[in-house]
Amino acid sequence: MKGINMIQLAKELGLSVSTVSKALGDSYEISASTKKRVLDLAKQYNYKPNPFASSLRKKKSKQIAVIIPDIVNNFFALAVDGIESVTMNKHYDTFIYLTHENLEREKAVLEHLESGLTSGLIISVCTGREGYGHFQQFYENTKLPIVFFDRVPDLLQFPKVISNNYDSTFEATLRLVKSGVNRPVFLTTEEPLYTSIERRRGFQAALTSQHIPFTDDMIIECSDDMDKNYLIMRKLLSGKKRPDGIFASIEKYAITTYQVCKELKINIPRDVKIIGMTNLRTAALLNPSLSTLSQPSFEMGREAASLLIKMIEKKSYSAANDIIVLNNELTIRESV
Amino acid sequence: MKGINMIQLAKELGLSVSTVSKALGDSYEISASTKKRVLDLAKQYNYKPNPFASSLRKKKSKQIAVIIPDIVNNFFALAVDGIESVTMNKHYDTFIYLTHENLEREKAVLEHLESGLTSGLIISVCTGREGYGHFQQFYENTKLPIVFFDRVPDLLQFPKVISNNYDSTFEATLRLVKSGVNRPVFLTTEEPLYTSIERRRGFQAALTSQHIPFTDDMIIECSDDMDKNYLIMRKLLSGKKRPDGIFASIEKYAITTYQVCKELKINIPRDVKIIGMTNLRTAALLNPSLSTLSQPSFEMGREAASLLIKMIEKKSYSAANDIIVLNNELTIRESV
DNA sequence: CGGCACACCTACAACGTTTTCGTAAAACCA
DNA sequence: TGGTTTTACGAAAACGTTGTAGGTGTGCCG
Repeated sequence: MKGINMIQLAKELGLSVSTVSKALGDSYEISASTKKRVLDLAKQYNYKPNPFASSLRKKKSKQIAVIIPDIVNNFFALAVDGIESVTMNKHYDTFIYLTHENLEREKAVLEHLESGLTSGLIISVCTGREGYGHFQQFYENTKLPIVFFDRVPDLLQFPKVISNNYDSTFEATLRLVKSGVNRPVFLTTEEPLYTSIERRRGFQAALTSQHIPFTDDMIIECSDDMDKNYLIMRKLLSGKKRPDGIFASIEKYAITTYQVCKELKINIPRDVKIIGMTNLRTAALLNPSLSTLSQPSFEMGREAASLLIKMIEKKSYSAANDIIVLNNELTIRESV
Repeated sequence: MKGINMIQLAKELGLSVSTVSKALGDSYEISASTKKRVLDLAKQYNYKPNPFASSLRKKKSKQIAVIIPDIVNNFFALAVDGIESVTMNKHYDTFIYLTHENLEREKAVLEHLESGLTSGLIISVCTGREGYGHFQQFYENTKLPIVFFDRVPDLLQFPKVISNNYDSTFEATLRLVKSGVNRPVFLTTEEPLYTSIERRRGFQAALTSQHIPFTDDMIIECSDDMDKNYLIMRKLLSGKKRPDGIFASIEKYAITTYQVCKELKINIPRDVKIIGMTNLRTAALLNPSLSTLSQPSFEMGREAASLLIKMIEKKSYSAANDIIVLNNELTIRESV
């Protein structure tokens, strides 16, 4: 932190500090000629206003926080890409925090942000059985705008950006059944997320619509630990009552499934048909190519960020009950 | 930004603001009993120090910036993961900026950060013909510590974290040749990056060591635009003097290659053998499984962040000439 | 010519910390 | 006991902005 400040600029220009401040802020109180003088000198000295002084005085910052479970996941990476595309445009700075599905970490980040470091939050929650009290607590304490996306809590007071999980999972499941699947399973997270519950409902409804009886053992709870998942999948696919269709509601579950099938020499799609919820660019190149239900990740990030900034900038704008729903895209490839 | 501040705490405790500040800072000037009183009340009121006031006064912040070309790329996503793992640990906040291989954007970010918003930068440069004057300029103006990783400029004054590009590319190319390749090509970026040049040197040296004459047309310059790349690859693989070996020095080039081979019904590895530099988790599941030269991305991120924080915190610590080199890993699969 | 609006600019007090310097009382020492 | 050191605290000045309240001079109008 070197550089020149307003005081020095003012001195050199023979003006007061407030005049310089207003000139830089393009205030109507300042004459065009003075503005030009100020701007010119500021440029000449490569003057940059101190963001800390500014935020302190104005009691707000142009900074937002993004809290997500994982960045090594095409969905979240694309979402961050979308978020950054709008924050960049609106001249906001973007903090990133990764929770790695660790509730304690999520709470710690929230606690940290109670300092008022940022003017708003974009969150995709991590799995965890404890409910969402910490979000409400945070909001109580700070009144800062929050937008949830994809993995959203079932709290009415916050706006959300999601995709049509129910409908698209219904459609995907239907497709599995119509292609001959009788004993499908649904791979989901250990802890119930609102998102996964919607998908699960879609799965279940599709079965019912096709008169396939739904049983609880069709729901397979996977973990965040790839090794554990491996064992779970291996057990599932080694069993005698092996499923003949799999809907993987999380990107990495689909990958593990492929690995296990390859090892156990289970033929896809003959022995088992698979659809994965993923945004992997390599889905079409897998062996066999993976049918996907992909989310409009980039757009979801973009929508979330746009909404958040709207909330930050228009005090009046109450987006409390806003729920933006975007459409997933089903792409059937060789795996079905 | 609501919450309580030091002044109110001090008032309630019947102490001065400075005493409270020192107590919270665990200063030796304050008695144990007073410290306890202060800490207790601070906790009770959920007091959080205002980071802007603090940064303003101290003239430094616990914030760093990460500037990378792309986040939808397993390498960079993993690197960010590694970076975040250490910034989290050291209680730093991490800004993220994506340049999308756009030099203007890179310059704009740097210019923006001249405000002193962050205490240090971690950068992987974007391609561009203009050289690295903007980094030097930034450093001149701010004197802020910068660590480059992976895509590093050839500027001596900055520390870098890279992987053994020369050696590992040498090894990979050797492997291609030993498995029967006679006319290999090397897919690289349009603009010469230090990193790609190293890889290219390794490629060339390996050929020479095997008495295969190197010709300029073995170097294929790809773009950041996937559509353009597609055309380039299509042309390359449709030609009569089609290469029988490909080393893709960027993740997405390998993917495009697979797509084109699939379309042109070119058999991998019979017609053409491929090794890609990538950290894709799905490499083993591609059809056929892709041989990879993968970088220790997470570790590179971790090393870069550790080094940066060391530079920030120890004023004396001059890491100017530090170059940390980590090892890439060659994994041969069906594509060779 | 008095009154008033208006354009333009300045002084100064915030914003919430940290840090330097000062000092009263307690503790120590010869 | 008188002096010095140590301990524990406080007053006040930063840090660099922004916004409010005020002030001055000019032009305009009746």
